[in-house]
Amino acid sequence: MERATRYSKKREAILNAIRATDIHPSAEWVYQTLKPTHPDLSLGTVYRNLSLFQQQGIIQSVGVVNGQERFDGVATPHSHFICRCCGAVMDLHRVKLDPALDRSIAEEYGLAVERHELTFYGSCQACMTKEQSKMPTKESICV
Amino acid sequence: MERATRYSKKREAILNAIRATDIHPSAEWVYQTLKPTHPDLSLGTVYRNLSLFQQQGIIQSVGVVNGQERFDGVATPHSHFICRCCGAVMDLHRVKLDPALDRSIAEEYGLAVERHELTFYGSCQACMTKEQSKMPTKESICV
DNA sequence: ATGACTGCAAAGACTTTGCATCTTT
DNA sequence: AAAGATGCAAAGTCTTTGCAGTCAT
Repeated sequence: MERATRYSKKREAILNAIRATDIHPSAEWVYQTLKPTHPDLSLGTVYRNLSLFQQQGIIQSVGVVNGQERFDGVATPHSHFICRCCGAVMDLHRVKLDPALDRSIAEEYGLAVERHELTFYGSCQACMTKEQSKMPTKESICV
Repeated sequence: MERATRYSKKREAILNAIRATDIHPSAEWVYQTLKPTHPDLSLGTVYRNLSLFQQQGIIQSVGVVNGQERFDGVATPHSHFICRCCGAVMDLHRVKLDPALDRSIAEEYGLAVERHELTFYGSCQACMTKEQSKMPTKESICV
């Protein structure tokens, strides 16, 4: 029993918003971004559609950063960098993932492996310079 | 200004609990596990100490699985497998991570890379067999 | 018309935090 | 005694959900 999916202006706008950016937005960001053009948009609708898109496999979750789930409009496998300072998420398209790795792990461990993810953590350039010019008064938010 | 850290029976118990298991527990699991032996333990204390251990670098977060943050008592880099069906997190010690990768990414993208993580997603053995023997009445929780 | 989609607001789930009290040093 | 650590419960965040009204087919 597949549930039918109808057209919806809001849904289209939400998907476009995610695809139009590379910041790997949160639900809240999508909501705030669309609010000016869609004043009657509801946050619940954003969550419901993000969830739907994920099920359809047309977007993917990058994980939870600082308490908020972040999404990627590009569903094909690629690596990410996450800044522990400002929470920025960026694509590392030049880092290739080996699709064959899934199969070899599956065989080695007896698991059903669907996909894998390679994520790097550190400080982005903006936060690096920010750190240097900062006087050491308070402890930084960066770990 | 470093803040001093004193000994505490609860803290010790919490760290031991994490180190004694390989299930990559959540705060709630630690709390429930220690409750019998430490009836006056508070969930807040568990959270506070997990946070402290992370800052000290003696445990690491494996990320948020089904809404709960999961921790790893082993802080040295290694790969993980996460079951999308039951949420199980397991170590893949045989999958080696290349420490040199951090530096090469740092140079290539101009970032300060501290570490990276390789995570596989799929179904664990228990969930695989569970799926097969299940009649297709209700949709499965597994995606 | 029917079934999907949405807004709204309430409810849920997880985590953080303020404050008085108890511990460690 | 001083500074940490904890219990308790309230508050905070983010996300999910029930329901009545709206929209697409």
